[in-house]
Amino acid sequence: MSGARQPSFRIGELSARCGRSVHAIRWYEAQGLIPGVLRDTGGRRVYNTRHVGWLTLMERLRITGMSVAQMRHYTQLVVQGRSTLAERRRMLAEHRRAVEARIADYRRALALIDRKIGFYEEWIDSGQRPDDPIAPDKPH
Amino acid sequence: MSGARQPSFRIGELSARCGRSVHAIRWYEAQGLIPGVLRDTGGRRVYNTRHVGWLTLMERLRITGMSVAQMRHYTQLVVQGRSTLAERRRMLAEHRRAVEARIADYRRALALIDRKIGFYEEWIDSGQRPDDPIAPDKPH
DNA sequence: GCTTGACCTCGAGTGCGCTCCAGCACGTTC
DNA sequence: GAACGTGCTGGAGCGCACTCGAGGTCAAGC
Repeated sequence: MSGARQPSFRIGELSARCGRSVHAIRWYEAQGLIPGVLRDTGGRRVYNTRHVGWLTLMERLRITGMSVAQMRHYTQLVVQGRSTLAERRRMLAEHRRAVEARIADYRRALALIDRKIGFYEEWIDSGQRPDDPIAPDKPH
Repeated sequence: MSGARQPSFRIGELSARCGRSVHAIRWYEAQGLIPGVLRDTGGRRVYNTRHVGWLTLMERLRITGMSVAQMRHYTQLVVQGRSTLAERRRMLAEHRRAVEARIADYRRALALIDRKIGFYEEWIDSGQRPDDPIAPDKPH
């Protein structure tokens, strides 16, 4: 390890620091999403600040919709070392594209929702039902 | 109903027109997400173009993360008629805010992912492992 | 040396949103 | 009148990502 001694802590502290439950952290490890977790003499998991950063990355990938299977694959690449650098970059770039595409979908959906909101606004203001903004009310 | 006779069709056609499985459409109806579906003499569901529009709206709400329970609530408001116009507008506006917030989360996550991609790029180009962009590689 | 609290493993349970299947009915075509 | 395509109902099953609980271990403090 490099130079200065890293402060280490156990799972309760990691849980507090990154806002995930201890159950979730252990489950992530069991899924192969947290490599290199050492144990103390009592068999308890020991972490340091690098793990906080790693879990932060995992969380960002998760909330942007990467599946656990893909995250596992990415983690395996990391474990394999430098030979997988290009593949890791490719994976993240690909994921980035997928997220941008989803945002674009959201924007399209919002456009429709906005038209519907405008439709309600006009109806409320005028007291007269306006023309349908593509998606009609009450489909009978 | 209003003026001109609407062309009507059955569930297979609706499925083809809006790209959902017949199973999914029946399930949506059972969940209270498609009000006012009439039957022909043989007991088969009959739809018209208004249903296509309605399902389009439902799909947009779904893909932007509205839960089925919320969609059911919204549908009930629509069925109740004009007295719920303001509440419907409120629901959609609230949902809109939630979607915008999620997009903002995505953008924050993408910022981290971009730093990580840049990190890999630099590492690949220079052959030297650069400083960590917050989330470190290999947490051992 | 006993209590306390944090941690351990293993496995079952949960909520969501479908998806699929069995078994049956209808109605058009040959 | 038999076959075929399309539709019906009710209910079981599924994939995902956790979440929780039972039952036990360990070590620090009193």
